[in-house]
Amino acid sequence: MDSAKSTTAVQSSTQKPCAVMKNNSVRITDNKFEARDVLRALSDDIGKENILGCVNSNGQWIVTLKETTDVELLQATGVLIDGVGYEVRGVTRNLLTVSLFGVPVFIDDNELSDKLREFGCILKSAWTHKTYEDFPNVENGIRYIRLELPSNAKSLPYSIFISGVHLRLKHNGQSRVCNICLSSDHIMRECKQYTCKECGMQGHSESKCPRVKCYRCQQFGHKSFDCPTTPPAPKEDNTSEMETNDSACAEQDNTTIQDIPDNPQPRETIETDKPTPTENENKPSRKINSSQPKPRNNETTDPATLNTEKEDNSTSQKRNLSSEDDWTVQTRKMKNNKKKADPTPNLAKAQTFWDQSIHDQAKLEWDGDILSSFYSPARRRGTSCLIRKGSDNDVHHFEPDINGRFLKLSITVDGQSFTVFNIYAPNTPSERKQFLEDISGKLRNVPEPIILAGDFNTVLNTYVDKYPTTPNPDSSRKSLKLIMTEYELVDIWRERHPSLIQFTRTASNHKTASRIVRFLLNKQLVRYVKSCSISRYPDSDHDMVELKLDFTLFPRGPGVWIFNNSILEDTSFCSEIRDLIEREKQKTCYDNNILQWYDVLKDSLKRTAIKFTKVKSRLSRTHQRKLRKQINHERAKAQKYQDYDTTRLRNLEFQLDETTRADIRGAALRSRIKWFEEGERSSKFFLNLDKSRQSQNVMRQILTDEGAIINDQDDIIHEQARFYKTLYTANRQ
DNA sequence: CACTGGAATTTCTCTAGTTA
DNA sequence: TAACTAGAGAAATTCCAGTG
Repeated sequence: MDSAKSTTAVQSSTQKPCAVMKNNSVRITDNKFEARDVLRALSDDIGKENILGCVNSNGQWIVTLKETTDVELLQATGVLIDGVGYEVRGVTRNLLTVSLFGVPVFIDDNELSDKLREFGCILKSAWTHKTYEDFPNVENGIRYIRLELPSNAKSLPYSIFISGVHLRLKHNGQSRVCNICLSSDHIMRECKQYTCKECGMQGHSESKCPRVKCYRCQQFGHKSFDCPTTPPAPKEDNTSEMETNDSACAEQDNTTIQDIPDNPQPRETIETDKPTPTENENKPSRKINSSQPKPRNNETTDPATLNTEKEDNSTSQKRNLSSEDDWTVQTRKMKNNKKKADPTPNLAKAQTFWDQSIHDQAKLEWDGDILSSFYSPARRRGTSCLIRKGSDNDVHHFEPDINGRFLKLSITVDGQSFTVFNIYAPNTPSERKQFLEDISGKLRNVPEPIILAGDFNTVLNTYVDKYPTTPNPDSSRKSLKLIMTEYELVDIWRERHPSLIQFTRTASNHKTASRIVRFLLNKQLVRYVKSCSISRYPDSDHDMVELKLDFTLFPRGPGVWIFNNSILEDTSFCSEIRDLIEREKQKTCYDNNILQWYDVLKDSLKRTAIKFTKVKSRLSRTHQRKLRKQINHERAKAQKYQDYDTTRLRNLEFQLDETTRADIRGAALRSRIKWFEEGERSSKFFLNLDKSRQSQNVMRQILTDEGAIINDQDDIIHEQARFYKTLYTANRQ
C-alpha cells in the first residue's frame, strides 16, 4: 500500500501504557492520502523520531506521537499536506455534555448560553430540555448541552447563578474550580476578579465589608443579620408569605390591626416571561410601587367582573343574582371588615374576621343562603359561602369546621356536581402543614370533582408568586403540592396566566407581596373555566380572586367507554381479571343477589381494564420514544458509514411499525364510538349515514360495450340486465 | 435549609472479542 | 467477514452528607 509498510519493525509493546498512548494520538480525516503523505507532513512539523504509529481506520488516520506537547501543537496548528492545511483533532473526545439541574422554565436558553460563553466555552449543540415521562410537555428543570471547554479550564463550576437562581451544573470529570475564572488554583472568594460590591476592594464579600454599618449595634464590618450582639431571631414563619405579621396579630388582638390607608399605593402588574433577578434588596427588580394611582375599584377588563364590582360599591340593597349566566366563584380575605358583608355573589370567602354578628349582618344584605364556619368569640376567623337564590343550585351537603378554618360544601350547579373546600390556612408553617395534611385526609372521602379555594397562606413558587423573590423555605408548601398531585388539582390562575406576575396580598408598607389566595381545581373542571382573574378589592389588604365556570360549554360526562379486546391477548391482564372475579366471589352479595353482584363486577372489570390499558399505553409510549431515539441514532450511523449494516435499523423500524399499527387499531376502535352512540338511533347522524350509503350503492353512470355512456336510471337497469343476460348465455360470441 | 461536592446508581453507547 | 454479545466507559440521574 505504501512505503511505511515495507519498513515494518518489531517494537516492544511495553513502551507506554495504553491510556497514555490514546492521549498521545491525533486523528486526521483521510482525504485519499497515503501513509507517506501524512508521515512526511508530520515529520516536517515534529520530527519523524517522535511518531510512533500511523494507522488508517474508518476513514481517518490515527497518528500516535511520543509527546503530548506535539499533540497539542498539531491540534493547535493543523497539518500541511501537499500544500493544503488539514484539521488535526484529538482521539479522546474533548466534547462535554454539561447538564444543568433545577432550571426554571422562565430562564431562557440564551441566558444559559451567554453564561457559558462568558467562561469561554464553545457551544456545540442546542439545549435539550428534559421533561417528565408521564407529562411530556412539562419540563423537569434538567437541560443539557454539548460544548467544548476553553483550553485553560479543566472543569466548569458546580453551580452557576442566573436570574437570581443557583443552578446546579454537572459534567463528566468535574473538579472544583473558581466560579469566576474557572481556575483550579483558587475558589471564587480568593479570585483576583472578585471584588466587593460595597467598596470595590478585593478579599471580602459585601456582607463582611469594613464599610458596612450594622443598624442594630451601629458597628462597622458586618450587617445586622450577622450582628453578634443580637440574639438569634426566633425561628419564625418567614414562609407565611408576609402574611404572618399582620394576620397573626389580627387573630390575637383585632384592635391592633392597622387600617389600610385610604389611598393605598398602587401596585404595578408586570407581564414578563421571567422574573428579573433580585441582586440587591434595595434595588427591587419587580417594582411594587408605582407612580400611577390605582383606583380602588376593580380594574379588570372582564366586563362581567367589572359590572359586578361596580354594583358592589353602588348599592347595598338586596339583590337576586340568579340572572347571571355564569357561575361565579370569588375568594378574598377581608381584613378588619366590620362595616358590612360584601354582597357580591360568592361561593368561597375566607375571612380573618367572621363571627355570628357579621354572618347575621350579611344575611340582611344577601338574598340567598350564606353558609359559614367561624371560630368565636376568642378569635374571630372563618370562612363562608354565599349561594345565589333561585338559580339551578342545589347544596346537598354542608360541613363547617368548628375552628373556622374551612367549610366543605357539596353542590350541584347546572347539573354538574362538585365539592368545594373553602379554606383559611393557619399562618404558622407547622400548623399550616398539619392543617393541609388534615385537609388531604378529608379530601379522600369526598366525591370529585373538587374545588379547593381560599387563603392558603403560602405560595407555590417563590420566584413568580412572591416579592421579593428570595427563596422561602416552607414545609407546608410540600404538603400543598402533595395534595395537588394526589387529587390532580391545578392552580387555575397560574395555568391561565403562566407568565403574569400578580399578587393577592400586599403588605401595608407595600414592600412585600404574594399570591396566596387561589383556586385549585380538579383537571376535569378546567375545561369549564370561563375566566380566572385577580382584581383589587377596596378596604382590604387582599385582592379578590374570581373564577367563572360555565357548565353549559361542554357535554357532560366522559362519553362511552369501549373495551379494547386486544388486551385479552395479554396474559397478565387475564390473570388479573381471574383474580378479581375470585375476589368478588368471596363477597356476600354473590350468594344473596347475583344480579347486583354482576353489576358491581362489571364496574370493577371496567375500572381494572381502564387502569390496565392506561399503564400499558404509558409503557407503549415510552417504548416508542426509545425506538424513535434508537432509529435516529442508527440512521445517523447509516449516513455516516458507507458500510453500515441496516439490519438493526430495519429491526427497530419494524418494531416501531408494530407498535404504531397497534395504535391505529385502537384509534379505529375508538372511532366507532360515534356509531355506537348515535348509529342505532334514528337520529340525524343515522339518517345521513343511511342516505350516504344509499348514494354510494347507486350506479350513476354506465359504459356500454359500444362505448356509450348512459346516465338515466331506467336505461342503466336495462343495460345491466342485458349485460348479465348476454354474459350467462351459452351461445354468446 | 439552601447550597455544594461528590459518590452511587442507572442508562446508554461504543468497542473489542468471539463465533459461524 | 458478518453477526452477535459482553463489557467498558461515558453520560445521565439520584442521593447523601457537610457547610455556612
